Amino acid sequence: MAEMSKRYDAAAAQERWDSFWADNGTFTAGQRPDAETFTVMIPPPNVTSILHMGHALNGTVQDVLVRWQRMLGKDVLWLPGTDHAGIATQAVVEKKIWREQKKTIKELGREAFLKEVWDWKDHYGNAILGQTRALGCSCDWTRTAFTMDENLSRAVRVSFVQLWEKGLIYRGHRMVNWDCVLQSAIGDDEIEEKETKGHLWHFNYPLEDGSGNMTVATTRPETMLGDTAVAVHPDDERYKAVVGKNVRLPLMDRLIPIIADESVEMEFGTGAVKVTPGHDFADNERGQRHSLPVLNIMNKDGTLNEEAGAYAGLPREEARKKVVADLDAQGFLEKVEDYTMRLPLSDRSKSVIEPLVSEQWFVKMEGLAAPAIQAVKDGTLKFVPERWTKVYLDWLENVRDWCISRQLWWGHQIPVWYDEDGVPAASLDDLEIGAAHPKTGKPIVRRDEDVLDTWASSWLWPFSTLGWPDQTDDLARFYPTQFLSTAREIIYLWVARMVMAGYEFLGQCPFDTVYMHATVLDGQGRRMSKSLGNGIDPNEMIEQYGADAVRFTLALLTTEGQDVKLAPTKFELGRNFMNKIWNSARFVLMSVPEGSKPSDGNADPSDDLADRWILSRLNATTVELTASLGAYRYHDSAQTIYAFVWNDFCDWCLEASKLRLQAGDAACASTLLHVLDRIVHLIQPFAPYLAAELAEALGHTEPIALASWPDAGARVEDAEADFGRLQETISAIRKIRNENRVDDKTDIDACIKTPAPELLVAQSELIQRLARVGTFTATADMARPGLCATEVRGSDEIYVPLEGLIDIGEERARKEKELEKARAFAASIEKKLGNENFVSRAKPEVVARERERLVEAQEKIAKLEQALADLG
RNA sequence: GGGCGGUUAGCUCAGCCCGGUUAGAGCACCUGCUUUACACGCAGGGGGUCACAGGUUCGAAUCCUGUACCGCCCACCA
Repeated sequence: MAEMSKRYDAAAAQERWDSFWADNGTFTAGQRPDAETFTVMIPPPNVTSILHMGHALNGTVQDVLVRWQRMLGKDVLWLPGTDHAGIATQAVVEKKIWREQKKTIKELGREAFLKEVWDWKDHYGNAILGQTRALGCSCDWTRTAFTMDENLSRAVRVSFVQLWEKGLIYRGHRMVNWDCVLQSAIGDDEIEEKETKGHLWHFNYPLEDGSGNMTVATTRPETMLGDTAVAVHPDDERYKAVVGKNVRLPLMDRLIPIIADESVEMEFGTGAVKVTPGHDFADNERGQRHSLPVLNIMNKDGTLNEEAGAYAGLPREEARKKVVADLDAQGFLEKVEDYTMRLPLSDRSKSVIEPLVSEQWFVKMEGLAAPAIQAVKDGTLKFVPERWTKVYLDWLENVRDWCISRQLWWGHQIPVWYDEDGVPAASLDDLEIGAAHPKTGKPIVRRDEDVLDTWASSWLWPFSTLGWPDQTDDLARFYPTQFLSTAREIIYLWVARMVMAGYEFLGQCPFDTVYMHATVLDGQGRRMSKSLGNGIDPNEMIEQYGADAVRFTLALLTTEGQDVKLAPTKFELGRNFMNKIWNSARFVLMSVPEGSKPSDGNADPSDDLADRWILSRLNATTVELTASLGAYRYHDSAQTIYAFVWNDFCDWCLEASKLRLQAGDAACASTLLHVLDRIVHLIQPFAPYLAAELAEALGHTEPIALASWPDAGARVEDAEADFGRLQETISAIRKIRNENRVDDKTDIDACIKTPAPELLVAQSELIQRLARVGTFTATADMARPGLCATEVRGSDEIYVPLEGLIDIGEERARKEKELEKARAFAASIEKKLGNENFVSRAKPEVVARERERLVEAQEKIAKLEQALADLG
């Protein structure tokens, strides 16, 4: 084989294997027609920009699982793709056009604008898929999807028409979040709330009968122009007498009623609230309960309309000033307080959201929610970690109708046409202008200009990507999927809706398990954002540390907690580990005799202690790793393999092998090859590039990614116990050398007084090598050989003669400290055992164990006391 | 206002569900090391009254109650 370099060259490995996998279609699904399937749909990233670290983490979470399942023999489909992200993408492209051409999109025109967006989509969509590949994600690239692909668009249209025909889609005047800059309704998810210092104005509305005033408080004075009532709490003694009376609305000179409604907080402000059903969500609901008229005083661009009388035409900010000034001038202003409130801002345009009643399309949700609720209740759908189930249920159980129309250009245009009377019809095929309306027969005059909310395509993702509405082979074979990993922010927006769509259109839950991955934060625990400039670019990290290192590090940091705090230097851990594995392989491959073959492991066990021990540890590791992967415990999985490779294999097994390899021990070579081969299998889900390189070096001709996950044999208890004793002995001798600052060039000897010398005598060569001692002896009646340092390990006493090398004072101090600890420990056990309740109530095996430990501790104390006495 | 998470070594975090070795890891720190795989390394070491207060228990980092602080989510205090 070619000589391996001293360092793992991640970049070279990535380049080789990325194209190898692509060229060979290694991850194309359907190659195991007789096997069980395992399907994962990637949460399609928005084509707004390139991927961030959260995507890299999610990619790792999915790929580790997917690669493991593939090794378990499944026919795996991991389907990649991207989302057109309607409003978000339109907003970024709109900004770009303004920046570069100083044109609004209206000036540019719909067609030219859409061409710009498609260009943007091509660029970022490709970048995203490229990044996903660069991370090593084993997606089926032949099935890559985009939410506005022709077949996915058809799925959207079919789903719309089906819901329409069931009567689940309706057009309504409903209150929506209105973005006055984008001039579109926007979803709840497209809003961010910002703490803002404002004012709370108190106004006096005079009672019609002249008997006094109702004082109301508001943060938005201009809306008073649209007031249609004043509300108080029905139990509020202060106002019981006035409920039912009217007040005269200042400035507008209208009479409006005083109503009683339980939604009013008596303690807040004056306990009386002005009701503006046209411009406030809460007031809108109050208005509905009391059949109040809805007055809309605002145009779509945020200026006031003719309903605002004298204020018509003013932008809302100016109207506010003028209303306050006029009320003040006319003596209606009671007082102004400073007030901090949460102002809703549009994510995209940063303008203040205006609750506005407008005509929109809605989907009735209640019926759709029922099976989605049932799915978690009967265990069809599981959340990991489980606590997110509650979040999901809380939303579904209080679900509101879904406003699905958006006044945008980028997206799926609503498939609704109107006749000359404005009667709508939904249609699978485009209707020509002038064609007959399918219901009324009158000529079609226009198509609805709006597009659908972006989630109206993503909620179909688990099956539209497989060809639905056609009954394709892929759909039959790969739906439903098994696993979804996503961010908790979109439990409602996406996860819940996918479940609803799955039941509605296919009668099946779209996935078994929803895994909520951690949120990636910066080193200080802040969210990564462009404005803070604290993002860590996964591309840069891959370039600097390698994809395997990035993946392994992310897997290790992925615990079930809420967040992952990440600093770039964390990836050193992964890089160092990859390099460690690489070098361990390099050592094995350069050290084993030509023509060595791996052993059969458990089937053909070597009788050497080190071999039996490492096999036992390998088996234990395989069992643990398999269990933690099955439980989606990424941290544990990564930790398990890290500890095995580094501590067991490298620190002990390889070091112990050096002696035997020099002696040309064939069993040793075979064992090392076997263990290394297993490590390559076990690390493959985490570090696919490294695994591919090493598998090749080990002579595999088939891709390791398609190999079988190893079966674990049994543990070998006696080998673990015996080798453990050797490790203790060797560490003890090393400790003596280090503590007494005896350099490596100075020879030391070691002798051990032990009731069971056989093992140590048999392994004395190994002890000599690893502990760097010259003469080594072990007998049952060993006498302390003059002035020496002592370590106690169980029943063994380890003596290292240090005449002339030892600082007796320091050694005494160390032993005294140790003795003190041992005495304290023994005392604590004695106390426990002296407790009648403990002895009678604790489990017998716990009590027995404590008795043993006490004997051990007392033995240790005696030995330490003797050692101290012998130090003189 | 409601809900959820967190508080363990200087730092970042495991462990807690299912109570029982003298609470672990990585980084950082200290000592020593061109040991022929790896300094992205090796050997050894120091460092924690497990946020606080109660309770349950023979026994609590682990279970229960409360408090404080940090973070997230939901909600119609205008």
